[in-house]
Amino acid sequence: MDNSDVAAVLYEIADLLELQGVAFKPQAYRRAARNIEQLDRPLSEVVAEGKLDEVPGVGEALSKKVQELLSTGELPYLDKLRSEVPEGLVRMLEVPDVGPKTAMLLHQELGVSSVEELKAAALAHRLRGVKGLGEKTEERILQGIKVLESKGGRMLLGEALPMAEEYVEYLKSSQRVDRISVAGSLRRGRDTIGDIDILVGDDDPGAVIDAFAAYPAVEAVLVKGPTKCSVRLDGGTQVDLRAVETKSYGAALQYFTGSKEHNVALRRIGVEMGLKLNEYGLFERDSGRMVAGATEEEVYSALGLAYIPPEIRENSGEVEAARQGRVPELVRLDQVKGDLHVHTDWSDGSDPVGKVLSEATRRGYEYVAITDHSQSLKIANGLTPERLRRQVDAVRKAEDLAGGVVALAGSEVDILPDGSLDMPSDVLNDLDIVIGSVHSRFKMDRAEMTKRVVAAISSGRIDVLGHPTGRLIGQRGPYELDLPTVLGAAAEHGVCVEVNCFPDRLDLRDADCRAAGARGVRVSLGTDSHRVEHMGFIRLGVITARRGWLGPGDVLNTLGASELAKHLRGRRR
DNA sequence: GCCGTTTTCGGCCCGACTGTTTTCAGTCG
Repeated sequence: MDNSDVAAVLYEIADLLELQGVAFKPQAYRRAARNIEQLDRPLSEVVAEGKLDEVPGVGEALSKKVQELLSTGELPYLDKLRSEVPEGLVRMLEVPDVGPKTAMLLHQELGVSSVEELKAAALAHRLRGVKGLGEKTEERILQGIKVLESKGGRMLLGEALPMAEEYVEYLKSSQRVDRISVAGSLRRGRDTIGDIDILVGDDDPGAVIDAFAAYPAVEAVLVKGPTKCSVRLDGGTQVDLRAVETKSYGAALQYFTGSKEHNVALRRIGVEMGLKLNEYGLFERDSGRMVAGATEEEVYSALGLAYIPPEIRENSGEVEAARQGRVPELVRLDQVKGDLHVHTDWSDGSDPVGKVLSEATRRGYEYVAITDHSQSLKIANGLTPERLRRQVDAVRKAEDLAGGVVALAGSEVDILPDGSLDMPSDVLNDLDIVIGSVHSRFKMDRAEMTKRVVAAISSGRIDVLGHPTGRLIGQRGPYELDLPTVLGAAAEHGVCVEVNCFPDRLDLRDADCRAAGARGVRVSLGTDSHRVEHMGFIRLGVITARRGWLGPGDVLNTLGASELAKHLRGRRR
């Protein structure tokens, strides 16, 4: 039972308590769950050191429950709650406009206890007979269930980001507007996004709100008032717009960027200082005088905090850091000097080497690594040793023609099930960079898989461990791997771990980046491009690294071409 | 259930919008 399993149990308890109408406890359970989720080491380790109650939000009662859960894998308290609340009711909370009160009411009045039964009841017009509910609520709930069924789940950061930027561009070009920004989890750069939030700062926002609702891709307007509008786009994505006066823009941007937990922490600080923080500004509680609000910087400063970049606003230590002026410098896109993982038409990519080099030049890169697959990945037309030798020559020639950009001849070599590499050592030694990746036998048990990966790291033949956990967001979880052990080996052998920038990978993920940074393991940003358009994914990797608190010094490809060459050559001896 | 530079008890962030109401509860972010 790992940290996320424990957190899942606590989240479920929170939902069940909420359905029962219990006040405050749900928040307490969720807070503890979140903090456990974000720990950078296994809970069992924390327990062994007797430091469980040092986790914020975990007190006496929760500490006992968590320990019981860890040692027995069971929790009678959860079983008791489950027996009191029908299973499907928790799922019903996912339906828009159905909260704990409504779910319980429907259960008691109509005997509804699942989303399916709720849908049937709504179709039979039985909801409108319940006291407090009417025709419109019934219709909204039905619509909500349909959206839930069709869309199911969250959107990738890499999908949501361009969608939101296009919306913002449309608003900017169709209406005069003082300030506008994406907010919410999208601005924080989470790897998946529930819905898109846009904030407008303008003293007369009526026209912008009308334009927002009139966006061509809008399928339905869900809510529309003088300061707020929500729409659903074709395809089911919900987009929320909020408008505030320009003088409140900074406070509102802070507020709507979140996270919720980060905001609560900030308000607590405000309360201690006799201040009130809301989306309109920071105010003296007694006099009501506005202290800050036009910019985010101003708000943080007035709370006695250093500015906190959006990506790390998760209430996982950043507020304390800001209080002590220890907010880390985070890596920026403009510091990345090249892409270290690109495929070409030699294996399963679709563009030739020359086109990749042109794109690298266009992006202002100093270098780009050509890293095609090795032969065991037959489905991807992986390269045999002979073909790889020929490709190296081709890459050198293309570099001569490219006029300036350095082409690193490399390989994404398979780490075979026994931990050996899918390419002879003498061939690897002639390359400029080697990424080792697992592409087969994902279902090994934890000990085996860890041994396999550590063997590759310890071989001295790879520079980078590619997409280290193998997850595909929304499709496949990470393979069983003892990441702390792997990071330990990487630190020992000077091997970098990749942040694969492909939208459905983002692997390492944010929290693992932080763990890597804490152990002094450098990360390597690679887009895993299979066509040159994919090279734009690099920014997703930068965002992920930032969410992992990584600075320029933690990222291999902030090195200039000559420093990088020196680093890599040093490993070749 | 947690937590403490007003508190070891009594708080727990705050506001917009909607629907079904005759003044507000529920949901959402």
